[in-house]
Amino acid sequence: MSAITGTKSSKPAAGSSSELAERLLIWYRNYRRVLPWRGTNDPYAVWVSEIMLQQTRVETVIPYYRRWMEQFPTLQHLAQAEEQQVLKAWEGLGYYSRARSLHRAARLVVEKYQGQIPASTKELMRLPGVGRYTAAAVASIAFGQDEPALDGNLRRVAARLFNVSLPARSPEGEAQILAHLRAHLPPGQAGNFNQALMDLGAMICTPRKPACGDCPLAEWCQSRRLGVQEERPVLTRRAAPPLITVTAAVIWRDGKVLLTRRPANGLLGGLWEFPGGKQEDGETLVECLRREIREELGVEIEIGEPLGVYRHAYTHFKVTLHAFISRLRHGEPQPHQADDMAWAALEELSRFPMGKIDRQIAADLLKISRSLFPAG
DNA sequence: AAGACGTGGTT
DNA sequence: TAACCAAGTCT
Repeated sequence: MSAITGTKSSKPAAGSSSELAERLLIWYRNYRRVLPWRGTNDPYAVWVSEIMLQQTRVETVIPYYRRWMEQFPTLQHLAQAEEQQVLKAWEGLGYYSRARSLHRAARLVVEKYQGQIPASTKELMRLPGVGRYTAAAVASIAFGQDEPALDGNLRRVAARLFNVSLPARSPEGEAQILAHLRAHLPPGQAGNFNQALMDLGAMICTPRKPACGDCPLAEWCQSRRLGVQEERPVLTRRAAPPLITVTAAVIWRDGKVLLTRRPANGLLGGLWEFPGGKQEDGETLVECLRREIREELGVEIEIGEPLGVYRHAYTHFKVTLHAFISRLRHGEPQPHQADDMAWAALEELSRFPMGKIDRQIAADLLKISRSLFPAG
């Protein structure tokens, strides 16, 4: 068969590792990336790294991972931490439900599993924030279980290697890819196999212009043989994100500013922000802000100088935020539509976990205050 | 099942 | 620039 097609057989003998897998593991021994979470099998460390790495670049994760393991070196440390502390450590990483879930899961493992992280994918998947990929990664890397992981890298590499023409993110495409991976999984080496494919995807089999000339698996690659490697994986397009306009108020009183805490679930859940909200049709910015503050806090405000205009792109929409310096006119604010509320001095702002835009507003306030009062 | 859910880098 | 994407999960 290989003589006819020009590629090697993709079918390994049952129960043994394929030639492809052996070649991949040799490449991995020689070229694997040195990363802070490698070189340990500590299930907690592996777990933390896998959660942080979800939809997030390795270079972004590294400093967060180091700080995290310093601050929460064990499962017990994490379980005992306050949620605000956990969110603060996560600030800037995005997808904040990951931090909240990890924290909840740590408490659950301490209370219900005697502090022992489960080893099977089935049990791992019961933990909040642990899905199919993470369960397979932890089970294979930390516990040596024969589980194929399927992430963005593996999806792309496998779609090319086995020339999968179904949409790679569809249930059918993923099932096909997983079947191929499972067929090549070297028994007892799944952790290395999974990580090798991730490294290959990151360094060789990249999204654009894959370096096929340097690929240890080139002779097995079916899409390369057909010259369609750049058309794999088959992707589906997404709709353009809507644009929304929002306002926010920096409400001053006695040298402090008012912060509210976002509801636990949803966008930026549990993070603090300067109160405000989305502009509705036919509404001016000032009308919008007055209404939002009335609804959220039950008070009337006097809107002063604009502080700045902030633009930010989230995954599924883009926002332009107009921030205004404001003061209270009537009433004492209550967190009607927020989980909590706090008056914070400028020096305290850094303690509150915030998303990107609100952190930028806070930074601008500090900057302005320092220029007005250089002595402090 | 399709859309919500952050941020930063690249093209 | 706008679009795409990077070690996914949840509803």
